[in-house]
Amino acid sequence: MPETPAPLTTGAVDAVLAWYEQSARELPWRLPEAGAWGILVSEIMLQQTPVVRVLPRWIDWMARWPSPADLAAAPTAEVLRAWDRLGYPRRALRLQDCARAIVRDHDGVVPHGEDALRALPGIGEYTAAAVTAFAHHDRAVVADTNVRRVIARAVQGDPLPARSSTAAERSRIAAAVPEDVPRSVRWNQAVMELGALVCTARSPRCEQCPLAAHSCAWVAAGKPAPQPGARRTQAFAGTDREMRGLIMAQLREHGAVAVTALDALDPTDPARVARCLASLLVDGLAVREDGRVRLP
DNA sequence: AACCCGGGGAC
DNA sequence: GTCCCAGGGTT
Repeated sequence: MPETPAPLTTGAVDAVLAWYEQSARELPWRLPEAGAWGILVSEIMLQQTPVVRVLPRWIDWMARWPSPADLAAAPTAEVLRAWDRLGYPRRALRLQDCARAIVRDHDGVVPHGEDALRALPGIGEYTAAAVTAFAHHDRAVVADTNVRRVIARAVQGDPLPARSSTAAERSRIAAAVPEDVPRSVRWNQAVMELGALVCTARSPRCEQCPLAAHSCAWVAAGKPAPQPGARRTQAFAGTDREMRGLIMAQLREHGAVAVTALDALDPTDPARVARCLASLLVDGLAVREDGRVRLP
């Protein structure tokens, strides 16, 4: 049995909550009028996409499709155009599928409970917990990349969280969430914000950190640097992911294009273009008809 | 657990 | 060029 690090003290939690009251960003999906659906939409858009890029897309999106029923009834081609360049456009398809499932199975209302949420397309462990905490104000263990980093540093003393989560990490994150429900909701929001604004991946602002006066295991350990190359980001240039994005950009701009015209996207490798087009058709992000390709 | 899935901006 | 971003789904 490995030794369990000391959990955060009540004083440390209080300090983070006080910091949040003073430092939280004013984001539109944090306003009461955003509603559970607006919060759910924001969480899907924010999967692997920074806040500043989501903001304008979310505002337009919610003005256009304020309810699950509105999005469920929208033409998918319009949904993909509105998604614009947020990336991973399969998220847009899943979000519309999610809206349709909510209409079909939940009377058009975002369901309560992490199990019911996780059953919806595009909603995994993190998003189910986030909607539960931020939309329904129930206790949940929210573990996004920000929370994982704060806990890895403050509790474990590691410079960055591991690539994939472990049961032990889950346990540490859960142990930090207060039992009191309203307090747990604020903690989840606050620790996420702390990771986003202060305890950042690179160049953390430790002088602004509310935990500095309490305890941070990483600072106590002398702020060891992460192992170089330990993260290993995915390549992008020359990959299928890049080509799929180029094809989708063509479809968003022109609506439909000749299949033969797509070869111009990479004249040196027609096989790559064909492979990526095929995968987009399989994913339902594009439709082929009469030698042309268009949005679904 | 490892891999695939966009795109952009900071360094 | 590298790394990061309120992850999810598939194998």
